[in-house]
Amino acid sequence: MQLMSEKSAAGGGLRERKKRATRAALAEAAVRLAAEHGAEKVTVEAISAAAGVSVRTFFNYFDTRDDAFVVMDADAGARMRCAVLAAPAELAPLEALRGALAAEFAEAEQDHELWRLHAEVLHASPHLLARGVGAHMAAEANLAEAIAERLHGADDGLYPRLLASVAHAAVRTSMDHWSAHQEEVAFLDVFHEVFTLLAAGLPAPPA
Amino acid sequence: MQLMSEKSAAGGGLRERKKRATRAALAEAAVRLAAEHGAEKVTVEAISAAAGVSVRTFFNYFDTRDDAFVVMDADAGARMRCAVLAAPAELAPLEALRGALAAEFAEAEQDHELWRLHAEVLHASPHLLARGVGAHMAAEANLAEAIAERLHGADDGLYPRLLASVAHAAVRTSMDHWSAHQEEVAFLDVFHEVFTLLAAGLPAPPA
DNA sequence: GCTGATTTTGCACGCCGTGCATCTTTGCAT
DNA sequence: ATGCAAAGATGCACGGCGTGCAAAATCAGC
Repeated sequence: MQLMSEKSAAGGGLRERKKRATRAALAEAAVRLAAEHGAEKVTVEAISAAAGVSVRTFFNYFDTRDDAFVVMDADAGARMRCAVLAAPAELAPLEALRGALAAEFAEAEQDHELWRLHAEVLHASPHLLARGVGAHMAAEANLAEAIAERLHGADDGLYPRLLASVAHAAVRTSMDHWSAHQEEVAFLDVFHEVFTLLAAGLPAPPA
Repeated sequence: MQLMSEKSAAGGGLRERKKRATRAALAEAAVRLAAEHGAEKVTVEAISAAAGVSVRTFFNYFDTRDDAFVVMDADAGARMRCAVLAAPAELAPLEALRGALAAEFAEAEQDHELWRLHAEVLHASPHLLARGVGAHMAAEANLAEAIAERLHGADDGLYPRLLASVAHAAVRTSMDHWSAHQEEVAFLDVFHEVFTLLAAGLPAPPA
């Protein structure tokens, strides 16, 4: 249990803290091992050993081996939801989303090293990028709901869902592009460029 | 080898035809079994048996069990590529894509029953929707390349990739929405509505 | 410390996916 | 037709994934 980044620290009793610590340790071990040996070569056994728990315990925390590479903390969805609802009502939905996501990533980028490793791992195995989309499907649904609520839900659900899924695709593309050009550009710059393109209706680029 | 829809029929020698037949039989068996018992409960063994081949052979055709639920014929990517390149140069890239995809789906919809079952299966296990994105990641790359070529590739690759990934997200959302409202709307209508929203920059919906 | 609840762990089991050796089928030339 | 070489299909063995179950360890409140 040596690995562990003390973020989102104190809350509740010992039990709660230990659970979060273990989860974080597993996720971190997974990413570090993947960055070193390649995600495909990392077994659940290795991850569990590095985090100091049994293999069986790993599966108490993650449904799938791949999930360990992909996780961002569980309540990110809730935060996004609040941020979207709190945004000024006159803002276009897409802009509200852009703001919420930007805030989220700005915070995530605090933990530079892990975030960078994470991006590298995802870039190295595109397979996990897709997995990421799957893992965030629930988040997509939440977002869609929040967006629908913003519009006092007169909609049949197509628009909110489209917005949420396109946003995820945009984020995915941003991360992939950025992790391939980490030295040259900042992630948030790529992110904003992408959302600007979206808002403009994806016109042919000027150059 | 009783199951088999004679689409994309005659081409090349016996070898080629048999291979395509086996592949089609496996894919069709997979979808039918999934529609009946739920995708998660369908084993590779069952699929192979239904298609009349050995389990080992299944894995000669698909890398993954899930791939069998998701596949569309392999050269769809090539067709898309051609269609995108053949589109009039003055068309916006997004519109070129819309046209190519629409043509592709119009053809796929020929085989009504399978297409419907397919959509149902994907809708029932969102997990596979994501998998679909993964499976078409290569297609995404191809599309991106084709798009880049259309723009005589002065771009660093961000725009084409964004366009391709957003298009896939849009298609995914369209299919999901449509399969939940199959009786009320036509797939192509949903599809075009979605692309119209995209082209307009995802503004808040009128209603 | 004792008790009840939660968590961790070991164990057994079945399915997934792959490498390898073998056998069958196909394509082709004679 | 017949034989030969290439390609595909199959069986087998093996390791990793993921789950249900029951026993052991840990935590919370008294």
